[in-house]
Amino acid sequence: MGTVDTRERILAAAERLAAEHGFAGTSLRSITADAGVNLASVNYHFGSKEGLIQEVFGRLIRPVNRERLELLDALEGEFGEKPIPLDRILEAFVGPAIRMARDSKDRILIRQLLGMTYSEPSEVIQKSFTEQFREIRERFGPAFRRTLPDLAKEDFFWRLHFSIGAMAHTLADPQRLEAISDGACDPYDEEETVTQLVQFLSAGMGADRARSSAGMKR
Amino acid sequence: MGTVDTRERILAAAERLAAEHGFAGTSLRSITADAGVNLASVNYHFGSKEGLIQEVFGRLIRPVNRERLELLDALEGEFGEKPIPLDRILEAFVGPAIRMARDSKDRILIRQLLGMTYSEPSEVIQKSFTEQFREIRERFGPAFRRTLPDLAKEDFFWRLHFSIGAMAHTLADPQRLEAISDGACDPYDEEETVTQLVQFLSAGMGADRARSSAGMKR
DNA sequence: GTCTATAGGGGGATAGAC
DNA sequence: GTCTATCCCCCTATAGAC
Repeated sequence: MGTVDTRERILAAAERLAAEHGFAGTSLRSITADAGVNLASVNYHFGSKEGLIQEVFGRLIRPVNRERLELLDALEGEFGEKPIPLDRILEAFVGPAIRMARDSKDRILIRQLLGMTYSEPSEVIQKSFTEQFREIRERFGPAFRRTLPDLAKEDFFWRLHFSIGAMAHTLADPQRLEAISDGACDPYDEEETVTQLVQFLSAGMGADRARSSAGMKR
Repeated sequence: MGTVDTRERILAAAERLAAEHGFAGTSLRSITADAGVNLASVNYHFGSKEGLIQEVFGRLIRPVNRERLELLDALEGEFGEKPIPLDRILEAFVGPAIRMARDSKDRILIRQLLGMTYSEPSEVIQKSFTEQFREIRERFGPAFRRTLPDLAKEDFFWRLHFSIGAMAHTLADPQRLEAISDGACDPYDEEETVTQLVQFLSAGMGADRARSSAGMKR
C-alpha cells in the first residue's frame, strides 16, 4: 500500500464520516479504522486533524469553483459586452455545486458535506473558505451587476446571501425536502434541483423592489 | 442558589458556548465552568448531554413557533376565506425567527444557534425538530396553498425548502453577509432583514414557471 | 512511509456523602 | 438539590522501531 493510496483512503473515509457526524463528532480513530490505515498516518500526511479537515473541504471546493469560473468564461464569450441573462449566471453558480458528486457512490453524503461548509464553526477553516471564494466573488460580482444594473448594491448583496443559503441548505439537508414534501420531491435528482433552484433564485434576485411594498407594515 | 436558577444558568451557558463551537465542540465541563455550577448538575437536571441539547433547542424554537401560529391566526381572522397575500404569510413565517432574540444581550449568538438547528447531525435531535414543526407545517401549508392555488405541489415544496434555507443561513451566518458586502449590509438589523427576506422569498415563491424556461438547457 | 506504543489530557456519567 | 471524587473510556499527537 503506497503513500498516495493511504492519503486517498484517509480522505475518502473522512469525507464519509464527517458528512454524517460533523467534524467535531468524527475522531481520527474512526477515520483511520474505516480507511483501514494506521492512526499515526493522519498526522504524517496532514500534520493534524485540522490539516485533514482543510484538505477534505479544499478537495471538494476546488473543482466546483474551477467549473464555475469555466462556465462564466463561456458565458462571457457567448454574450460579449451584453449582460448575461440572470438565469444563465445563476446556473453557472449553483450548477457545479449541485452536480459535483454526481458520479460518486457517496454522492449524497458528499453533497451534505459541501453544504456543511457553510456552518463549520472553526475559524481557521472559515478563513480558508473566504480565501477560496475570493476569485468567485471577484468574477461573479461584476457579472451579476451588469445583468442587474438598477439593483441597489445593498439589495444585491442581501439577495446573493439568500441565494447562497438556499443552495447550501439544499446541499446540506436533502432529507428535509423529502420529509416536508412527503416524498413528492426527489432532492437527489440533480437536474431537477438545478432547474428548481435557478427558477426560484432568478425570480428572487430580479424582484422588483416596489412590488412587495404593498404588504409591508411598520 | 435554588434549583431553577442552576437550570437556567446551565441553559444560558450552553446556548452561548454551543452557538460558538457547535454542540459536539462544547463539553459539559466547559458549560458548567462557564455557568459557575457543578458538573454533576447537568445530569441531574437534564439526564444527559443530549437531554440538555434538546432543551436548549426546544427553548429557542417553542416561542418562535408559538408566535408564528399567533400571527397566522391573526391573518386568517383578517382575511377570512380570501387568500392571504403571499408576503404577509411569509412575514408571519420568517419574522418571529429573525426577531426572536431581539432583546437578549446574546442575540447574535442565539440567532446563530437557531440557524444551527438546520444542520445538527444528531438523529435524536433531528427527530425532535420534525415533531416541533409538525403543527407549523399543518397550518402554514394550507395557507400557502390557498394563496398559490395554481402552483404545482412539487414546485411549492421545492420553493418552501429554498425559503427555509435562505432564512436559516441568514440566522446562522450573519458574518458572511457582512463579509461579502464589505460591510454595506447590516445583518443584525432585524427589520431590514425581514424586509429583504420577505421581498426575496415573495418573488421566488410566486415565480411564474414559464418565465425562466428561456434560459434552460439540456 | 508505516507501524506500535504511549504520553498526556479531556470526555460523559455516576455513586454516595451532605 | 448540590457537591466531591472517581470510574472508565476516547481523544490527539508524537517518539522511536522497522
